[in-house]
Amino acid sequence: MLCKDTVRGNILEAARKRFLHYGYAKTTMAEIASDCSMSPGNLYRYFPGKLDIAEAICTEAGEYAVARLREVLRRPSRTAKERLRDFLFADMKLTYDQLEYDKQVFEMARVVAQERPQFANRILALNRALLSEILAAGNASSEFFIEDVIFTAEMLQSATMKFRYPQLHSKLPYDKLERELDGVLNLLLNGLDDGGAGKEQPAKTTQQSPSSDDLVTI
Amino acid sequence: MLCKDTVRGNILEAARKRFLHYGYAKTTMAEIASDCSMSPGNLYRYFPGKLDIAEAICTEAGEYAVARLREVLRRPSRTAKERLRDFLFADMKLTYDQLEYDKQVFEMARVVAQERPQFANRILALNRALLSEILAAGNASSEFFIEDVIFTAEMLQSATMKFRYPQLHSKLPYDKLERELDGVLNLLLNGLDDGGAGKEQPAKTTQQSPSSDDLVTI
DNA sequence: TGCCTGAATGATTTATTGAAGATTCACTCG
DNA sequence: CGAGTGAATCTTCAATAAATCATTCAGGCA
Repeated sequence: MLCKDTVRGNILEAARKRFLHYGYAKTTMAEIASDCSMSPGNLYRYFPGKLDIAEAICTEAGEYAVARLREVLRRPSRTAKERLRDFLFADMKLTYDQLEYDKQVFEMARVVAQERPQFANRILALNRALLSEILAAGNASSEFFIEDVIFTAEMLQSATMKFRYPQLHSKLPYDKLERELDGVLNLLLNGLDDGGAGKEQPAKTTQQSPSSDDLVTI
Repeated sequence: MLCKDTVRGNILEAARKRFLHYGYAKTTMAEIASDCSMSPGNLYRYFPGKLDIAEAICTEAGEYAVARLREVLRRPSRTAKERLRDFLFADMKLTYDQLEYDKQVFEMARVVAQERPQFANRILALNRALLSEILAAGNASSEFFIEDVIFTAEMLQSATMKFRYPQLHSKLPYDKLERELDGVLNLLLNGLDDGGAGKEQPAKTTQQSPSSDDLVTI
């Protein structure tokens, strides 16, 4: 959160309130300006445009989320695998809740991601850095023997992309998403040789849901 | 391909030509009917509506693709892992080319998938059956020890969803997609213990592309 | 009776246009 | 000057009208 003292921070705060309450499209620059007791024109001294305000807000939110995830990393976890698992589940829950929470957040995220493709990439990169940390720690403790940590983090991210912005990819309810992430993770961690969807993992293995009705509805 | 002798097959053939040439939206029922030398009304004796014609065409195409993939399964491959790899790469290439080929195919697929969510699921299920076959064969040859083949196939499909309808998920060029599928597969096959993105796999490991600029643009 | 027609109907798409809103800029104030 | 204004402009949105098209159905023809 940027401080409310600066003009810029003030604008962001006013805009966030409006965007979250009324939605991005339904908020006008005039309203934001009015909330800040200034004229519309003056907003442009601080931001190139409306979209940039939204992007700044989303970036803040993204960095906040990464900070929250970093806490998960600090939790004393037994193994690197478990840490990885905790991390990915936390990540999924964080974004799922965030986007499910209300439609306005979803709208803003969608618009920004659409109009500013690089934005999503920046957030993904932050996230990937955390993944790399976990892998490196696993290497250090001799649990993993990963040559290219960066590359492997990319691949993990790729395979779990579905679970990162769940609402963008499918219409699965949260419990099915959990089941799927669990299964995919077992595969990623142990490989097929090891019996596939893990027999050793007593952790989250909630393998009830009979069959997947995966909807690709975009 | 259904035969051109039947009225139904005739309609499908005419519609396919129009849809592929002018696009789904730009094709009218009157035009299809005219191509078949019949009245618009008569089309409805053979199909409930326009969308059903498109769905039938897409189903045919999907079944054809699965048939092509089944050929890959018959190819004498050394190991089950290699067969799995061949299968997934072939699948990605098939759909990528198909959708890249021209915008009209893409439009039709998108409309049908959108309006008939169950359609995509049926195709996915066909595909998953092939995956299960591969896994079962791997079990039979003692290369795998997978308890729940069905479930594991689901998870494999889930982790590789990105590569199944690549254009729907990202804007990556084909070579980047190949690199990513390669990396993800190594992880899925061998797990993290094994050194992550595989050192033993001499096959396709083309690990040049410096870094991923993954665009989530939906 | 079974296959088909084509005008009638109603839904959807496209064009048009007026209003609303994003952005700019010449100017003011301290 | 540097921060800010607010009317002017130019773009985008929304509402309406017009046209097109999917679908239906009362009938025709063999």
